Amino acid sequence: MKERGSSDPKKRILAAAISLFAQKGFAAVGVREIAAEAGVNIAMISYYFEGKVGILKEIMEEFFRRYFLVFEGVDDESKTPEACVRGLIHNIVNFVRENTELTMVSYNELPLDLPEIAELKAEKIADMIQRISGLVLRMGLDPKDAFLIAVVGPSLISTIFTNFRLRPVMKHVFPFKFDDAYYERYAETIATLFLHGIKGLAEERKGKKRSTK
Amino acid sequence: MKERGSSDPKKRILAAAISLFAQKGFAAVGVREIAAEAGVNIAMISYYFEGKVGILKEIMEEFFRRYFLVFEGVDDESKTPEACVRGLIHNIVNFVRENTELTMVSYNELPLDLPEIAELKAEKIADMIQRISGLVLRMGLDPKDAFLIAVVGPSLISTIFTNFRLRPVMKHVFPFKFDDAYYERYAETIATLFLHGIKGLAEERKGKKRSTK
DNA sequence: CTCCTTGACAAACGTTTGTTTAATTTTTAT
DNA sequence: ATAAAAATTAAACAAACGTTTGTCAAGGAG
Repeated sequence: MKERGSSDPKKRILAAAISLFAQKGFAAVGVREIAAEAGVNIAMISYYFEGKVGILKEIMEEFFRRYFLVFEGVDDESKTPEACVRGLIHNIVNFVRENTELTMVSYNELPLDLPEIAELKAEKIADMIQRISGLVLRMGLDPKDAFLIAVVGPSLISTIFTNFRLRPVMKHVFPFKFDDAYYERYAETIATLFLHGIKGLAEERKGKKRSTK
Repeated sequence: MKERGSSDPKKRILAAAISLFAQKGFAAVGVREIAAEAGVNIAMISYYFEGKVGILKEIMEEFFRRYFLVFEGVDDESKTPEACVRGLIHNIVNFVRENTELTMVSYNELPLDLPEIAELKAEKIADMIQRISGLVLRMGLDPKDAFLIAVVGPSLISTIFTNFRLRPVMKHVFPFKFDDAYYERYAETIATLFLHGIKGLAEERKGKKRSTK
């Protein structure tokens, strides 16, 4: 059908699957549809990926591989923690912007309990939390306080991801132009939102500690 | 199979479908599975709902019907806007807690572009934004500033909903007991997070306005 | 040349999909 | 009591599902 760019059939299947899964969801897409979109014979899917879920598995692995790079060296101690958080948020927004479909597939199918990927997910997420614990400490929160980490972290991530996830719906509600300026302002806005929010939580924590002494 | 509580077959189908859709997603659940779970003949689904998507449609309508009640009288001018926001957040958390599966189905299938429900969603969301615009104004933001509304609102909602949505994954990462105390602390925490965040955005806005004068 | 692996294909596999049909029971109204 | 309406059933429908089969062409190694 579309005959996606690369001549490597495996890459073409992957690209087609990412696009279709992002649009309709994993379960709603058939292997025939993927094969047609990739301009490839159906049998090639089982040949290269050992079945349909094999594609999803590779997609999620690729997602985490790229996603982890965003957190690389994010806790730069030569900068203020506020600047680090702002930089991190910009990086995440840009990452999702440049890998929208890949991110949407991975994020949408996260809750899906395919035993073949269930283990992968928890491991990767735990890993990710570890990476930002240093920055969390410098922001005035206790990195040992799993509760706050479990609230603020997913809140930030879900905020950004959902902004892309609900794009089709939001386009009918808000008349924005989603250009460079939009994403710049968007990143700045949620950075302000969360920086002030985290500061508020840190202050509350200090207040509690003092009062229990 | 399970023969859900009610004797009304339509209600039993609805209950079974909500449970199954919440677990596996709309596309991954077959009508036979729903019928079996509801203890009902397959043909009853087309008879009562005119097909599988008819069930989803009724589910989403029921969700919005209940969800709107949460925003009823939320902008109580006898209370401070901060107290209103805190109350609203508590109400939303409690609502999702008491309607978890219904909410998860509606939220998960939101991006899905079934033309039969596409119109419904945008309308309902626009309606919802209208309802909180008064409160937004009292919090120091400009309700005409669609951008901030479009950022803060969905951020708060996605934060809460995602907390429930990723529960299966998070259970493998964080060892919490999700009891009354957890939800109480959770609501208080994100209330603090967003109240300070919104205050930060409001201050920034004031600063900008002053500087452009 | 022969041998063997790899890549690609059409075709068919047995299941399962959502929906419909026609017959039958149950309920309601007259 | 009888007729009409509503509820429920088993069975069948074509279509689509994910996977596998057997075959054939191409290419490198010995």
